[in-house]
Amino acid sequence: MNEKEFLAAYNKGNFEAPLLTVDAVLFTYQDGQLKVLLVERSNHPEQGKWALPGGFISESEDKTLEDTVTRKLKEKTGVVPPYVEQLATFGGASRDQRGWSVTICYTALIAHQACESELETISDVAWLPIEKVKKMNLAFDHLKIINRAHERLIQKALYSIIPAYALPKKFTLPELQQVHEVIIGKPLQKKSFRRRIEQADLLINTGKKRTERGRPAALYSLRPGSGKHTFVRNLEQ
Amino acid sequence: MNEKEFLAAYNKGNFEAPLLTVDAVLFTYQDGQLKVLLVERSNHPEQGKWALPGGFISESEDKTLEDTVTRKLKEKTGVVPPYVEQLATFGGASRDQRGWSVTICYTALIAHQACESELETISDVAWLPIEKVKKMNLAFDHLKIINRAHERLIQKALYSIIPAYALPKKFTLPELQQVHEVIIGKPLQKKSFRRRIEQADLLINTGKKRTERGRPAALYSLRPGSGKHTFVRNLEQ
DNA sequence: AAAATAGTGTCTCTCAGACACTATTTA
DNA sequence: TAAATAGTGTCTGAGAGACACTATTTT
Repeated sequence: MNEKEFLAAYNKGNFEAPLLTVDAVLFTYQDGQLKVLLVERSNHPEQGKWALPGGFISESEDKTLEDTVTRKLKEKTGVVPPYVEQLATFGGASRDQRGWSVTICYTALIAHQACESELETISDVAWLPIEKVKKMNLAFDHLKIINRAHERLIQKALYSIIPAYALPKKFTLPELQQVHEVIIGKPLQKKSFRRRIEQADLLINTGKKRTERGRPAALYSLRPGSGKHTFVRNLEQ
Repeated sequence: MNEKEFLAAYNKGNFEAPLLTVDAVLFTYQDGQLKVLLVERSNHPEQGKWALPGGFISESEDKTLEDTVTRKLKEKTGVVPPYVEQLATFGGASRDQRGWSVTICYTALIAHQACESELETISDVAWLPIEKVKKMNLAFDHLKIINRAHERLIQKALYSIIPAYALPKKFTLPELQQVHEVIIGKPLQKKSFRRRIEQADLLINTGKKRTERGRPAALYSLRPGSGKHTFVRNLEQ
């Protein structure tokens, strides 16, 4: 049999295969808290429990795995998050009652303002503070996945400005420091924080300022395109 | 319909699903080179091309994804590598001619001595130097996967002693430094290398020495169980 | 003694931590 | 002017880079 004949005779459906889904841990920063987007399951199994947004790959709509995540997140938030990165894949015989299952998980960040209007119209979707989520009884192994995503986000907050994607396009350095502090769970030295950002040249000073109370703060944005988000050295853990 | 009825009626096979495999990039250090284990494909598609070791999840034999990787690697090398870590999952509509496909990839390290006898008896398996592999025409997107694994291994060599798993249980510091240098692709300062290992307290001096030429070198082993493999600061890139 | 290899002493430099200080706004 | 917040100056200490030095083995 040559390759052409082989492919003509091949049928994927002939083989048993684990249940395969794609899920996302979408973070944002709101009201001084790190929040996660959760969806209340409307179907069996685990009906009524809160779960990560996600679903099945659509062989017709999706060309890549990223297409699946962004399609699913757009369904729930109305927009595609500016930062999406693969976290890990979780699989096993017992994580879903339907049998052997695998979920390819992504971490994503977005400014809550970017999807506020959409969220208000969907009743089974909510931003929940991560501290509260950690005490909840979520569907499947989704709490474990969220914990892994949080651990990795903490690491990123220690060596990169990736957390800036949880804020609107323009933000102040004190705001960004707050996001880092909330993610890491402890205060940071203002001077160290600003020094590394200045030296790494990762942000653009837009020249504008924002005044709320006290001295106005300069508004910055991420340097576009460069793809560089990391500092040469970690902050202490 | 309640959950019990739902599960009784549920049949995974009713849904289209991408082809799902698990593959591994298994590295070792041999003859001053970083090498990768490759397998010559005996079946369509991509028959005759070299590919990563891997295969399908067995719902009966495997309880976890790690079970699948280690089972597949044991088939090829006769042993289970001491270091196995998930790398990333690659998927898409066009990476396999059979249709939408997904592969969950792992990085693993092993001492070549640990699997030497087995390898000689299997003709379609070989350790190939990574520099040579990077110029080969491998099956599917396996070259891209190997490149990603190598990039990540370089990072690990800069901030951890994970590369020690590519050596036998006991090794000398000059040997370990050579492995790091080969992975990173540039020489390291002997003093810096030794100082960080001493300060991080990641190795145990076995008290034994190995003499080949010149002054005998102390033999070290990885501190067992601790799970800690990282330094507080990166080496320069 | 010479060659070969293992291992150390020590100076410099960069960058994070700490914390007091100055600057600019509103009330 | 006081309160509030933004932003800076500067000292200390940890640890990497560089490189010359010493130590221990075989031939």
